[in-house]
Amino acid sequence: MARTKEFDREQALDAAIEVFREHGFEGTSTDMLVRAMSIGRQSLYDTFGDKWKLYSLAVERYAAAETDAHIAMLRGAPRAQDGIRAMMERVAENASQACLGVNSVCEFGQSRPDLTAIHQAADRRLKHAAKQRISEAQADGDLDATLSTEETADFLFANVAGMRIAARGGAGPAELKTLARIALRAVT
Amino acid sequence: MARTKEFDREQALDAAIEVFREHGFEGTSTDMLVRAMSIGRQSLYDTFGDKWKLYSLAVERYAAAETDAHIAMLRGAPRAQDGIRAMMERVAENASQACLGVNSVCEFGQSRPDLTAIHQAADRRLKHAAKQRISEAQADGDLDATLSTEETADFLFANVAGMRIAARGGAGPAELKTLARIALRAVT
DNA sequence: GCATTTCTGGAATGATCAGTCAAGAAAGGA
DNA sequence: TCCTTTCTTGACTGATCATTCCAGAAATGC
Repeated sequence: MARTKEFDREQALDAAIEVFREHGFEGTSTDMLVRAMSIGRQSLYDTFGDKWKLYSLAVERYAAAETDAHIAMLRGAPRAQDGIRAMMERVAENASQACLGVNSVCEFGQSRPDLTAIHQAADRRLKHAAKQRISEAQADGDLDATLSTEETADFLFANVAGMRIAARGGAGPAELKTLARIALRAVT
Repeated sequence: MARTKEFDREQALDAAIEVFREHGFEGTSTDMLVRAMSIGRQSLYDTFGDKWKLYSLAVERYAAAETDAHIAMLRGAPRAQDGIRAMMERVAENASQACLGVNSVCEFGQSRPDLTAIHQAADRRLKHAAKQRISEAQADGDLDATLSTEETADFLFANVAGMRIAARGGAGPAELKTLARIALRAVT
């Protein structure tokens, strides 16, 4: 069996993610995709099925990578509170590019069960890691223990989304850092 | 001059708003619009120009109405802190329907200057009213005076957006109320 | 009843869309 | 060198898109 040319599937998917996060699903045409991915149209359909399957895959991959990055920040400091702060500050620094997760929720709400499942899976995994670290920080006396870990996690994630919308609306890094700081104050 | 049939322009615009806030600009077709607005296709083009002009007008009208509603809550209580809480709680109660402002920012970012101008105008007006009430609440000793009124207002608005994304992602009223409560704690 | 105006509804236009097809170029295995 | 496989390219198909055109219905003023 002759293994030949074979474009880089993951690299193409990353290019698709970049287009989708900027223009959304409806705002992206297959022409935009094949151009950005640097592959032929037929290769796109052979490899990914159709536009919706490619989008789902893009959201799934993005969600997994973003969840990994959040968790890496959470666990990247010895002191739990520092990990939590690092997670929020990373969002402030990276918010100049649109978030595919927020965009996807905003564009489709709860109308596509397969998409909802992807979001929920990523959310569950991130929340699990966050609750551990929050609980730890509460035990350290760094976070308010009168809030449940669930409430604290939900609040921080809502603020991540809020910061990203603020950034999409024009807020700069300084303003975003202030938002992160005040959000952390709320749970301290 | 014979004034005749004349459909209700504002009622039609409200119907368009309802479609746009659920499906976004790209996800809405002119057929969906004429059906929802209960007017002929030609009337739509005669009255509103084209799809983009109608969308801009819808966003503008929605932003004005939403800003009015926020300000009414802010000013609806004798005690400033109660007004601020009422604003946040109203968001928690009404978040089952998508917000056209959040959707519009999310879909287009800063790529359409005319849209950006609409958002900024509404934001400026709301922030002006909010800062007054925040300042008052700080003087009452109900809000933390070490935060600037600007920072506090920005934080509350980011949390409004965050709550709306959370709702779009499936969060129920109870969870939203908790988010509002913790957000208020942050600035207290 | 008649004229005027506005709205409706359907048909048409041309663009763009997602997705398919077919021919050939590129590349590695034998 | 030849075969097999994969990728590219461009043309093609319907469908749908926004928008325009047009003929006629509805409603009001006179």
